[in-house]
This record gives sequence, structure tokens and C-alpha cells, in this order.
Amino acid sequence: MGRGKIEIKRIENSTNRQVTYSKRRNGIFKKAQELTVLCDAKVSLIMFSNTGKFHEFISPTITTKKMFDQYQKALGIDLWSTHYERMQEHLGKLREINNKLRRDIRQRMGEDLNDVSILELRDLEERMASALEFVRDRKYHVIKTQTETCRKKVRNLEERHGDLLLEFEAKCEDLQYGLVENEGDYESAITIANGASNLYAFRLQHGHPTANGGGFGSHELRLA
Amino acid sequence: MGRGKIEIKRIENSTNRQVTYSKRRNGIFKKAQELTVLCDAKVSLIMFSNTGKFHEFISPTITTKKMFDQYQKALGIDLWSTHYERMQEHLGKLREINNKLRRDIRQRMGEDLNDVSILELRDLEERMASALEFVRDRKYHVIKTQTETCRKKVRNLEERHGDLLLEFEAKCEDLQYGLVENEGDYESAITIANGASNLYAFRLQHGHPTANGGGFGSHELRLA
DNA sequence: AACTATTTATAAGA
DNA sequence: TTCTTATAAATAGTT
Repeated sequence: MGRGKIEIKRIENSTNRQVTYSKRRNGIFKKAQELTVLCDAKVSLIMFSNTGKFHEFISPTITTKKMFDQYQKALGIDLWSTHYERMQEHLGKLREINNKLRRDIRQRMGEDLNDVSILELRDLEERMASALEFVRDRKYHVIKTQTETCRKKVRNLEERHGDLLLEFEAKCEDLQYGLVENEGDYESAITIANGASNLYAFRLQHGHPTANGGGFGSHELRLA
Repeated sequence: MGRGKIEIKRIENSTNRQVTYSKRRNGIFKKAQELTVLCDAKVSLIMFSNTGKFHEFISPTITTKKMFDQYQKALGIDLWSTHYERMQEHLGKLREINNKLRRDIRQRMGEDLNDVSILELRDLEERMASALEFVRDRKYHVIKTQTETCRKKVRNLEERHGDLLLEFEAKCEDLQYGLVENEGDYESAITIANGASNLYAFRLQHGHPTANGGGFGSHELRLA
């Protein structure tokens, strides 16, 4: 229907093809529209050009989703069944693994042992005992690490405290020197004689709640 | 395009409507086919007549399923999203549970303990130790049961064997009575004196590989 | 995108 | 449903 008759085969000229696609697309959409109205039909028309451009016509009385549903119903098929099936399979597998894991855990908790053979029981016992050792080792390791960290903190604090005390005493002496030659300060004498670090220990032993230099909460000093 | 021009509105005459539907349907299918070939396009055309009759055209280069998939991709929507979402959610939950279970098991196997606090470690150790006791108890119980079952079998066998021996000896005596008054059969005398059950023990102690009555494989007599 | 000669589709009738 | 055919509609090639 045109100036000349054409053979129905792929139009090789790209521009020509595109133009024809556009014209005929409009034509077919119009036909679909007319069919919808004239015959009270439901039409879904989806097209992709060879360049991937998308166009669709859908009868105003229906939605594409409903059309798809009716289509599948009409054919008695489910286009997504394979997709679903794969998902269902996956779900099934996960459930299975899950159950095995649960069983394993239950057995490791000492439950559900009725159906376990003596050999499996022995094996389980051995594995659990060895795992228990791991946990114990880890616990001891953590305790040891925490204790050491704590000792280091204490040592560090002692040193800082000692330094501060020395500094303080020195300043006091400097200040008091002009006023009193030697007052016979017992603590100062001890401090100078024994070195700073011991004073801290001395004070702690005697329960003096001395300021500890600030910045270290007492809870950080506790052994866990 | 016909003998007369028609207005594009619903054809009220049912027969007429049906005929027109049929004719125009063929027309539109032909157009779709031509478009497919001429322009190398992909066309999906699905129709339901007002009586519910279903017809479809699909370009031979594609499937309806693929067409739907492309359609959804083109629109950036997923017509089945709610269904999928629910499945995906379920999958996600299962995966999560799975991972937790795995972690639990790994910890119970003594692995992955680096991020576990000392308190949790203590708790874990305690639970594992108590579970280990359960497993041990169960093992001992199974052993005990098996042993008892075994003993019962042995006892039963002894009795049956003794009975058989008694019977056998009695028959021998009956047969031999006419020929020899008393042959002084040592074993027979012992058997009669001590009762049947002891004979079996006697023989076992002396390493005689006697027939054990048949039907009981020797492996069933072993203590596990 | 518009024009138009020609082909194609189809309404009405059989 | 199918065939026929007069006529409306679509469109190929052109501008």
C-alpha cells in the first residue's frame, strides 16, 4: 500500500527501516486502539525496535500486569515458575542446612543424643573436649592479657605519680628554703631516701586515697 | 476501509462484532508479522476478545517470557516484586539465622573466639563443659545398656547351650545304655553335677571353640 | 513531517 | 467461517 509494492523482508537501509518502523508502529497502534473500541477487546501490544526502543499499547480497560496474569492463566503456565523453583530450591537447601546446623548445635549442647551411635558419641565427646580446651586457652589468654595490660597501667601510673611527687617536693623545698632551713619533714625524707616509686606503694599500703594524677578512672585499674 | 466508512465505537451487534474482531485480528497479526520482518523488531501482541477468547502473536526471534522481562526492565519495574520480595526476605532471614548458627558452632568448636569478651568466654566454657557432661553421661549410658544387652545375650546363650548339652548327653546315655553300663564319661559327670550353665563357662575358660548354638554371629557377642 | 500514487485492509453482502 | 468486492485506510517513495 504505497507508491510501490514491497517485499516483506528486512529493510536493509537503516534510515528507511527506522522510518517504516515509525509509520507502521503508529498504524498498528491505531488498529489496536480501534479493535479495543469496536470489538470491546483487551489488547496488549509491546514492541522493541531493532535499536532497542520500547513502545507499548494497552487497552484502557486493563493493566499490563492483569494482561500478563490472564495470559498465564489462559495458557495454564507460569512464566516465572523456573525462577520461583530456583528460589524455592534455594530456600529448601538453606532450610536443610539450617536444620543440620541446629542438630549439630543441639548435640553440642548435650541434647538429642538418643539416636547417636556410640562411635559418634565418642567422636563428639572428643571434639567437644578439645574445643573446650580451646575456649579455656582463649579465656586464660584473655585474662593474662588483661592482667598484663593492667599491670602496665599501674606501673605507668606509679611512675608518673612518683615523678609528680618528686617535682612537688622539690618545689616545696625551694619555696620553704627561704623560710625554714629544715623542718624535718618525715615523708619528704622517706621519699628522697627511697626514690619516688616506693612512696606510692607505701601510701597505698596505708590506705591513703591519694590523687592518682587524674584521667584514669578507678574501674580501669580493676582486674577483670 | 470497506464498502462504507464506520465510526470507531463499540459494535452493538454481537455477531457483527465477532466477525469484525476476527477480521481485524487477522489484519493486526499480519501487520505485526510484517513489522517484525521489515524492521527487525520484536513484537508481543496479546488479545482477549470480549467473550474471553485468547490470541497472541509473538515475534519468532523472542519468547513471551523474555518480552515480559524486557518490558519490566524497560519500565524499571517488577510486576512480581511483592511476591519476590517476600521470598527474598525469607531467604535473607534464613541466611542470617544460618550465619548465626554457624558462628555459634564455630565458637563451640573453639574457633572465632577473638571477638568474644571474657564474660562470654566464661559462659561459653561453662555451657560447653556442662554439655560435655551430658554427652559423657549419654555415652556411659549407651555403653552400660549395650553391655547389659550383651550380658543378657550371653546368659541366654549359656542357658540354651546348657539345655542342648543336657539333652544331648541324655540322648547319648539312652543310646549307649544298651551297649555299655557306665563308661565313666568325665564331662558328662561334671555336667550333671554342676548343672548345665557352668559347663559352658568351663569350656570357654579352657578355650574350647565350641559351636554356640548357631544364629548368633560372634561379633554380636563382643563388648563394644 | 507532508504529499500522493498505490497497495492493502476490510465492511457489507453473499 | 470464508469469499467477494467496493471502498476506506495505510503507507512507500518522494519532496
